[in-house]
Amino acid sequence: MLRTGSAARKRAPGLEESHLPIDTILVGDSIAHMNALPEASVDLIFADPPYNLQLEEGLTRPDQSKVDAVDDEWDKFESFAHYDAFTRAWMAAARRILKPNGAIWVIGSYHNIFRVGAALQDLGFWMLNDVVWRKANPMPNFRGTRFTNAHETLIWASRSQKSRPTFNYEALKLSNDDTQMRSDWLFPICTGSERLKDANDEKVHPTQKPEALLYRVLMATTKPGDVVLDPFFGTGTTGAVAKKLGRHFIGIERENAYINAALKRIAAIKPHDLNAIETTVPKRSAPRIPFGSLIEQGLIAPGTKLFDAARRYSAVVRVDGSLVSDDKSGSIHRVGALVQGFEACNGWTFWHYEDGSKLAPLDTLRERIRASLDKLSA
Amino acid sequence: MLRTGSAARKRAPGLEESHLPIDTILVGDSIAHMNALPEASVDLIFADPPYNLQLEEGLTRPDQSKVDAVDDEWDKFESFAHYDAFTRAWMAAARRILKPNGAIWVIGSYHNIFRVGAALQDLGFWMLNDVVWRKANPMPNFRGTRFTNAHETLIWASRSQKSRPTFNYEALKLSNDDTQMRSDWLFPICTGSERLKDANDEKVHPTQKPEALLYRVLMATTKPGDVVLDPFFGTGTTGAVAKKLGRHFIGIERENAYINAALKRIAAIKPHDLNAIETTVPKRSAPRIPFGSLIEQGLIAPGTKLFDAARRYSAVVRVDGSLVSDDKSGSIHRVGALVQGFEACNGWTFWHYEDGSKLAPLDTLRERIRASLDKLSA
DNA sequence: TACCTGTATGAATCCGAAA
DNA sequence: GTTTCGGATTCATACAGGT
Repeated sequence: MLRTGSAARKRAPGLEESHLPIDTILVGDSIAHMNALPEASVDLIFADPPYNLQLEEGLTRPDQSKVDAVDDEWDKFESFAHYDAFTRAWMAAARRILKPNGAIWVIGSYHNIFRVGAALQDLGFWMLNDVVWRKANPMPNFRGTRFTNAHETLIWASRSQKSRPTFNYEALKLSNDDTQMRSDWLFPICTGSERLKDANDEKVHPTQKPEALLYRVLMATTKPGDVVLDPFFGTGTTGAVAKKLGRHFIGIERENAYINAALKRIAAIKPHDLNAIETTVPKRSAPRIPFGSLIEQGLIAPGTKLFDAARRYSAVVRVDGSLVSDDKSGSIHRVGALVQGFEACNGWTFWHYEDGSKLAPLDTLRERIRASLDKLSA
Repeated sequence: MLRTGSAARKRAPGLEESHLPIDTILVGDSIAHMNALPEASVDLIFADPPYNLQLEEGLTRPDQSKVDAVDDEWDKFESFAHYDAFTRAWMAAARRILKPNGAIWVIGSYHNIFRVGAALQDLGFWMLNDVVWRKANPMPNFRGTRFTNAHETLIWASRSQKSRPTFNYEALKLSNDDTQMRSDWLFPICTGSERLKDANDEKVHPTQKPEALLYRVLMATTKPGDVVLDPFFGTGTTGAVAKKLGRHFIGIERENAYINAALKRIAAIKPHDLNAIETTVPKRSAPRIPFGSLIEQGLIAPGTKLFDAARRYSAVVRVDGSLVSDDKSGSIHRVGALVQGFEACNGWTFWHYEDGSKLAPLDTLRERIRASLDKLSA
């Protein structure tokens, strides 16, 4: 029988050695609470620790609106050394309470994930995979100075090299069109009705994770009835998904605003019928192939001359994937539009390359890349 | 004039302070060769260091004793410590030879990338992005115990926080169907005719990187004529792509088999045509046109009334090129910001003049001046 | 209803040339 | 070196309100 009642709040860490504070949120410091739990008692730990973002000044969008940055006190650290000490302290506590075959997930960004990963290795955890959460809709880079920061990294590690952690390989493969689940996952960020809002219609937590992400983590690496501990519980995504999936959770959180939101949220969750527990299948969409890939992959050489079907217009390809036609330059679409005096143009079908004596649209090369990708991944 | 001759081999690290061993492969130890190069002389470093924590030749204890084969945890820490020492040693040497605005790329997998990233931060490099190379055709996980290891991680970091590294934002954007390039890149692994084979038809190097990956790295973060150093040159993918793109390379490699393959490979490369190597110029580097010139050249008359696109705000042009709106006055940018209550504003795109019955942004007049300047200089 | 348009917003280490 | 200030810079969604 599974117990997945609604979450309760516990103030005192006191508990009998044989009992875990199942399906509750412990209020206060993560390390103190973990130290009070019995050794080797937890199946999985999911941790979303502070990222130690080091933001300088305020950031505005091109329309001059202000970006609501993560400026909370809990994300401020004096130095890398302080962050490392914090990291190693909570990880050591986490490792003690993990069962011998237990495992841990930690999520982070480039600000902290390298320190997190090195600490895991140093403490004796055994790395199983790093997993990339590709964001379908990330915030763009507003100043045009870097690549769009479009992913976060998760590390999955077992308690030790000798651990035999849970991995539901078959279930994942079934849910993934009968191909092995890869280490790159695509999910949208948490928005819309899933995002918890307060009475002022403002987000309760600055970094709420999408349930789909936790769904895959728990589906992949826990069994029904397992105990999942989240030492940085926030608004309780881990607890919500655990309850849905018939897993037990233990949350630890300091901020009352987050705890209150989490309690209400989890109480409203109705566990899935266990027979119905299936992974949502994100349908693979045809990969977008930008024109630059054709050059990078050697299908079009820089310097190649392109024509429209009637050879009325021509343009030359440059190394960076831009076209030049007289004084006009830009993307294949932009230059196609400019030479015709149109607002827009599909460069893939407009521009042609010389294939022997005939002209062939660029689109045939794009199709070739798509076909090879399909063949390779099949 | 760009020099992109074929690669030569140099045995002796000796060189005059003012000369770099451009477009050559230095034979021997990376750290020794880098230490022999002049300080602040290299624009970019691309490093694909050894991943495996199994101790290699050269990874011995300071007393030159060999570390035993690894099995227990104590030894593991020992080997991590050696890998860290090796990593920090080559990185410190790399940092010294980087120009102040120089940058570094390092590629790795979960075995080493977390240690690499932490070392970069500790040595004062400033992280710009972590980038994920998603492999279109990764090796499957044969035992079904983990997620398919379908990506590798690259870190892009500048020499220091103050550095202003090269980033060809516009070129990347237009080659990517006019949207920002993201931090997740999709490429096939290096196979087929690109993969170097020896006389026995066996691969020359176990981890040869695809040229497409280097193509994007160099297109994104170097300028034509830049010097790119690769301290773990292998079979010379970095050099091959650098030569194609009109960049200079310096390779360092110990293994003769790799060097011979790289020399032959690079000699066969034909650089792209110089015109094709030119990349799109960012708007930032276009000649600055002060608003006053529009008045001087009679394109805007003093007393002209300007509006925002929605005609919510208006202002009048004065003879000195300032604007007045009620009690506010100043540059087109300043007044644009003031009337909207913003910190900043681009007056060129915000303010419009009446062109017949329609409104047109001031920017169209600036474009007209720029076009006439181009014609004069052509 | 369906469609269109405008607005809001998300873990962000987000400017650079000229003076 | 520092300071000033011109002016460049965004993508995918969700939702509200109007046609």
